[in-house]
Amino acid sequence: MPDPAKLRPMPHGDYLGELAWRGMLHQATDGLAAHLASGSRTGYCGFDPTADSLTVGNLVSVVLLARLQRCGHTPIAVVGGATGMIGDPSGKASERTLLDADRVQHNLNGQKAQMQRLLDFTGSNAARIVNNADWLGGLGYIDMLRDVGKHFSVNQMIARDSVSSRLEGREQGISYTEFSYMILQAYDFLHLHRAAGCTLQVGGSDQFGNIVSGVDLIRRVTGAHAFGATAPLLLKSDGTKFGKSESGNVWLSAEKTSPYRFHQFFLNAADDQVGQLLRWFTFMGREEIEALEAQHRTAPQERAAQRALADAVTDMVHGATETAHAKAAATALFSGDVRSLSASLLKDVITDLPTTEVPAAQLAGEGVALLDLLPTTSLASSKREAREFLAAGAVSVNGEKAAAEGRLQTAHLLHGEVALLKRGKKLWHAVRVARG
RNA sequence: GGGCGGAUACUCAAGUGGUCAACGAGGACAGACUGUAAAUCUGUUGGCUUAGCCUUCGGGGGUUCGAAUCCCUCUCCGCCCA
Repeated sequence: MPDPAKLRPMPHGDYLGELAWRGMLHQATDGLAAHLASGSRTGYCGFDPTADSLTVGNLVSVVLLARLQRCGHTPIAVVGGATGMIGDPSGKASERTLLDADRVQHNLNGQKAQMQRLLDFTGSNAARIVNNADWLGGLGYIDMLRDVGKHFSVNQMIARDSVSSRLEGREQGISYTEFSYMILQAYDFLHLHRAAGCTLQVGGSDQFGNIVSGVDLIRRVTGAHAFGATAPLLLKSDGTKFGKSESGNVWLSAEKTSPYRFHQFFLNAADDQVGQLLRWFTFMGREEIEALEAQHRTAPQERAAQRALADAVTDMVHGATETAHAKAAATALFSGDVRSLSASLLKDVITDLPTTEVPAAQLAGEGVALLDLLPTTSLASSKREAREFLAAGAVSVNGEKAAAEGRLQTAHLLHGEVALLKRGKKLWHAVRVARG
């Protein structure tokens, strides 16, 4: 549940100023600062329903809306139920596969639940989540061409980076469908402007073109001024995309990425990036963040900044209970002796770890060879790989390095129930005795 | 439509009849060091019942004791001529 104290609006706070000091402001259209200062406004951001969960990359957009709300404005999250069936060509090298309606609805529900943790849906500037299929779905093609299409110049459209890059490469082309995407997104903005008085669209810097299209469309159709602002692209220190870990995307859904791994992801933030991540993903104030950075400079090995970051973000996404679990698990797995864990703590730890069940009979007597056991866990994908890890001394049982010919036996079970296997430095897997 | 060149493992890229599961680089994984870091050094990187065996060099067919390497054909890509 969202902590009400955290979400309390700060009436007419300086949104752009807030984004600027946090390094989250890339571009803003002219006049936006004055527009926001002169009243409580409504702004939106779009989300693609490509999966039933958001990722830490999408989290940036949610945070943009959350900050808007805390400055006293009203956020709208637009889930692209209709546009998601088309696919945004921005930043995509090739045509995207289309999603069917059921899939989109399912994904939309999943994302909505996650946004509800970060946005306040009560009060005078309550957040809203809407699906653009609700208005785009019923739109006739002829009506669209007549009312909207005539305001778009194809000359300008093909000059767009997202389009021209696809026109140049002969093999990758762009379909008419994808080409139309920017019109639909611009229409979203127009619709929200008319239906909800929305005057602002925010997003990642790759969306600036689409945002400006909407601003133009609103001006041409209604004569009114609308605005846009974008955040820079978030990259890792090495210049690659942020939000991927070795095991793939980092999701907000506990089923896809356990709270423990989510917490670990932020705990492992690079030294030179942790300050930026604190600014982007937490609601800590400037002094607090600068104090953490100072502390981190003095004693980087303490990783106080990483800890604060991981705790704050995990708390924001998964709640206090899950955060406590993740921290307890991390402490136990990395700085404690797992053999001395209490039964209840052990139970907490393994809820967040991949787990395999093994019949008690297999562990009795001689037990089972690790070489045979590992391929059945998440730690090795084949017996050959297991052999390699064992030979390299990469595997340990309950924190103790295992021999190449090691076996797992009943005696290894902690509290008669679970053994904790580890491959490498931080990949854990629990083996539990199957009951009955 | 005609001519030429190309397609090799996660990526780039060697290899032009046997010593090739295939040089090298990057990436990834592991070990040492460390802060659950970075940098560095070392090792591994098709699969398996691992002193061995099996399946890979765009697809299919052929030559040969033996093919990623030679021939035919198909597909796709690039360049040139119409």
